[in-house]
Amino acid sequence: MEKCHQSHFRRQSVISRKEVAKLAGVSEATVSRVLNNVGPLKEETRERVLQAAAVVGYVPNALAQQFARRKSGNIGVILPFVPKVHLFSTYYFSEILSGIGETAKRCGYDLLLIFREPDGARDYAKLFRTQKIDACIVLGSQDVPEERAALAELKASGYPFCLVNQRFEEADYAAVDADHRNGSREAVLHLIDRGCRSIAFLNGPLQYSNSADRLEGYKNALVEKGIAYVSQLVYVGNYSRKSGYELAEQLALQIRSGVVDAVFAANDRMAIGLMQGLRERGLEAGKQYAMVGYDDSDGSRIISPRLSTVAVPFYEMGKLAAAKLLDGEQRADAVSSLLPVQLMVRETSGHE
Amino acid sequence: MEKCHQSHFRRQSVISRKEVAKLAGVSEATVSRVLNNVGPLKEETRERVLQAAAVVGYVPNALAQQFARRKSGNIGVILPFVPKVHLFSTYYFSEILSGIGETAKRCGYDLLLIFREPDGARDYAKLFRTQKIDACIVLGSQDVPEERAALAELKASGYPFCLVNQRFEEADYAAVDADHRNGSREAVLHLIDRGCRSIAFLNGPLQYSNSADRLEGYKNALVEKGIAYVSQLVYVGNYSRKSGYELAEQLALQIRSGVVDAVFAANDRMAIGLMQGLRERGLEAGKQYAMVGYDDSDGSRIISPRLSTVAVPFYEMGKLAAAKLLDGEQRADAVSSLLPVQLMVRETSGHE
DNA sequence: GCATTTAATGTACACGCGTACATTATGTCA
DNA sequence: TGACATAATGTACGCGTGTACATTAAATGC
Repeated sequence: MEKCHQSHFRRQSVISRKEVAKLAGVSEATVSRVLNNVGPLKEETRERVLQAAAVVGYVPNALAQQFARRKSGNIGVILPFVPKVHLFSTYYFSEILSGIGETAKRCGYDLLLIFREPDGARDYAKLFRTQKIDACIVLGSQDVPEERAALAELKASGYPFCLVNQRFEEADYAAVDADHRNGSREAVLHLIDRGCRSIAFLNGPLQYSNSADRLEGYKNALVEKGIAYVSQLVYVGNYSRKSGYELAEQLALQIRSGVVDAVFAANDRMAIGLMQGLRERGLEAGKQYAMVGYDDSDGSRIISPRLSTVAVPFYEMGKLAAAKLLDGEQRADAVSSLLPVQLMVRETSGHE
Repeated sequence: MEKCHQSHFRRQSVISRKEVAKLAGVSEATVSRVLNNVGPLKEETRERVLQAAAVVGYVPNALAQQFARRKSGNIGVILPFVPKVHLFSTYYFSEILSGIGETAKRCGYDLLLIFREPDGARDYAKLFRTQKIDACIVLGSQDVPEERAALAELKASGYPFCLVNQRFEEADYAAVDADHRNGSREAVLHLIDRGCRSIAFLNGPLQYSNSADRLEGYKNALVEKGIAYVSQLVYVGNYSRKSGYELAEQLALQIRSGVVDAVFAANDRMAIGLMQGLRERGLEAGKQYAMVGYDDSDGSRIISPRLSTVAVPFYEMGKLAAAKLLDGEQRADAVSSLLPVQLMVRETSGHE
């Protein structure tokens, strides 16, 4: 992994506020005041300066501004580096990113993309110490020791950050999450309403608070309907399609023997993989068993039969996460937010 | 759309190289030299400085560095702002982004994400004039007047930039593209090999050079095999699933009447939409007609029957685009690159 | 009309780093 | 040992902005 030359971009001869000041016949400070709209200003002066700026084509140097203000104007977005590995729904990230971008732009901030190192080195705090970012949003966070340490350091140093789709129980980090507990509950209630009585649950790894929430919702729904929770009916995949596919053999037996009549999967990818595996064994979702996924991904609408699933407002989550960091003071109620999700009933759990 | 307060992040009292210099008993310049590894240095001094830096916990201020170097160290990535509108494959973007990120990190650059304004205002050059970015990569570019103007300005001002997946014929902009001409040709040749003789082509809008390339490849394949090109067999969607779906009615008639026995679609999304529409009319891909898509998206493997398609090395394209800008001098052969694509034969065009 | 406030602008400097140039230490060769 | 090249370090300043403080112009009150 060779490093490459760093500095082959030419240094342009920019025009600074000095030129503007000279042309407008005022001091540099006045130019600065006009452009930043600060202090009392004579209207005539303002116009003269603005016109002069337009004439010479002045554009403030963002680097100098950042330096002088001791603020980068950047909000860091930390995300997992997973090329070729479709562990996460890419839909998920692009929606969240768009949401963040929307708020950031409104508040005059830029987005600095930071890919998390694969090897667990996550010195998020350094990004703040170097002043590269003023705040940050952490996507795809997991409850693992390195992550906990990194976040604890951020918190301890008072750096503003916000988690999306992950919470840490004992730590009151700012976070934006969707109500997966209720989403899962509703999904399972829906299956029960459809007449299913032994519902398997294909969950993801528990280092995602997401997964734990879903498990809880699953249990709650069962209890609510007086159905016993059976831990043998809970399977764990890794949110990939493959991990769903690989569980097909096992589940096919359960379905055939009548031990299982429905599956609730913690995301669409696993649901789809499982459906494909079961189909290869002659079992069709919506016929021999019912299925509900999670995320309302593109795939859920593409696949046949169309997958019932739970829609998550990713875009809004991104918007809200950024707003938490950028929009004024953080109110108490805004530390942690839970956005509603929506059950989408389609063919895999529809009426027979 | 209310603006929000800008500056509620506290100003930290950082420690600068001054403290390091004092502790190490050297001048600030020497500290700087050690950290930048420039000029002749006594080994003992270097160690003393590094140790002092470690003791006081010194971290260079990136904003000051950028200002002094007149370089932001950022590479801008411009992409379309399309929340909720799945016009582009999100897979496409996340792969390219990962690729860019990989190279950028290797070269010590950060990624500044810039969403293109929906309303056509695209002052890319301003990003350079303000020094926010040192180079940029343009994704999802289209051949429309505002875009041409924006790119021409970049070129005229000598700002380094690179297009991905789009070329402008008369302008020799740096670009990384996949060989869609050949990809399309091979897809169509494959269909012909499978016995198809009247192959419809569902293309995208021609303001993407992509689309034009594919059309050319389509034509070439036909000519090569002595099949007449019939312009009535070319349809135009907008790369969305919906646009494919909506063409189903029309194509169902053509297929039933024997005017069409295969469809080549310019991307998977349209192919999938079309397949779904045709299925609703009793026509199955791989049976009554053959189908080949483009992109090798997740959906192509999810859908049933599995969609034959053309795989595009998005990740590598991102890597290469960044390398063109960051890796040393741009060689002549590197102005425009064409990466190979690969036909993936699956069920929609397999043997009967 | 003068004292006093307030508006408007100018002056001066800090921000933290990179680096050109000056200076001093350390050789090297005759 | 002296002349000289080179290594190692120090000094001084620029980068372009924001802004505290000083200064001057205008407005207000009596």
